[in-house]
Amino acid sequence: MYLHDELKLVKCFENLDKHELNYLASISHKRDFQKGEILFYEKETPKYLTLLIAGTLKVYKTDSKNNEIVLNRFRPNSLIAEVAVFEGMNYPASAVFDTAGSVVEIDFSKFKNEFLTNPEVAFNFFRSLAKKIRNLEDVISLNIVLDATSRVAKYICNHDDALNMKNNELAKHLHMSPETLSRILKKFAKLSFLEKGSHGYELKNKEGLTILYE
Amino acid sequence: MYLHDELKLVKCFENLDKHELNYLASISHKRDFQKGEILFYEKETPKYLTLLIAGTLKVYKTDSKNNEIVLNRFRPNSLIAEVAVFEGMNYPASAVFDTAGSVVEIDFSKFKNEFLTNPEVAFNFFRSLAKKIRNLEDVISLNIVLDATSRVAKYICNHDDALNMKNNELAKHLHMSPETLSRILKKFAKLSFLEKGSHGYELKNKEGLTILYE
DNA sequence: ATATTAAGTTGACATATGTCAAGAAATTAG
DNA sequence: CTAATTTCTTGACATATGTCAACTTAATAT
Repeated sequence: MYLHDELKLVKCFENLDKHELNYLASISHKRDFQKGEILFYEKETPKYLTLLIAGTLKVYKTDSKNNEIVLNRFRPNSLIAEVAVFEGMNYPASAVFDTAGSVVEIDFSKFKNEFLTNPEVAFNFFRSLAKKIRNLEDVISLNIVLDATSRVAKYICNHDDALNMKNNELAKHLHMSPETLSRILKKFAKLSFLEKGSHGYELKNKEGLTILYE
Repeated sequence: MYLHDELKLVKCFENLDKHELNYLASISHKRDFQKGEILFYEKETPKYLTLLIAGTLKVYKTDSKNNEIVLNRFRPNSLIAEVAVFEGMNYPASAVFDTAGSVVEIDFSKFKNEFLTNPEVAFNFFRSLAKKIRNLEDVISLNIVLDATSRVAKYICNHDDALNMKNNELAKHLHMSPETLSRILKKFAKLSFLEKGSHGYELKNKEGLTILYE
């Protein structure tokens, strides 16, 4: 598929006309990545505005004990770290592909002149920024405001896939050790909020869990 | 002072012409607050786009143990919680005046139609959102990524006023107990990074402190 | 089906930080 | 300057969560 056709599929650009899309394609190039490849490291300087068009990208920081703190997992059609590009700062976190994927890298200064003055595009840019703010606020709520038990409760209630994940994976998402998670899940089972089925736990009483974090 | 004159002083609106300012003033009203008064509580629904024009506003969340987590301290000429207004969501945190102050409340839907299509204003709106994202990232770095010691070190290096604050206040900023802070400062004095003067500690070796959090 | 490997669980213990209480130091008031 | 009040410091202890190691269970391969 041609780059301008791929760009057309991106929500942010759906209202651009053919001419604009061609121009956008002319200041962009596509790059493909394998699972596990790094898109950028914290503190590097962004060279382009980056748009994820395929795969899942994990953005994370590493704490003093080498634990990963996942700030975001991006799905396709997301702008990545646009604040850093916009403000001319370095990447505040690192990004790695969770699956194989692709990005489009766009020459930002040209993009800014040509497209950010377009209210449609600007509006979508707002939406993208707003979404990130909400996400960061969630990260803060989850990791600072709540203790481990409430954190697990909230995550299970808000993510249908939580109980299908491997315990290990879920613990990473929740930024706690697998042992702690295991103990909390056991406690929830004892309280009949969960029940241990043949393939992991099943949700039995969402109400009960909700009370724990509200 | 008339409202449109006050609005003119706001960076975001400095390039609006007289006519536009008058219109903006017509869809706005000013409200004054005493120190300690609440501007809004978490989970309330925003009614207006809010612009702080005087005083200091503290935005905070409360954790399960009733500790305050300060997300932001706004100075004049800041848009407040514009994401919540923009996205039609409830306030994600509470806001209280640290000093006496004033805000201008703007009818958002009219503002959006009339001004957000103006590239100048939109650009400043971006800047405001970008600044908030950076701030939230800092909150995360400070509170999740770093341990107490690194947190104190970083805060002292990045905030010249840190050592002039009351220990109590500083501890709140750093989201730790005054006792823990006291112990860490003592440790820094022992390492000769700080020295205890007649009025609290003085910074002696910034380099040394920097190493602790980088 | 059995062997092998990976994942989850459990208990014992370690660690960081919070909590409480008493006393010391500093600030403010009289 | 002394008394009163507030803030700071210190030690003892509490608590949440992490770490390690042994064991159990589940998944996968032969």
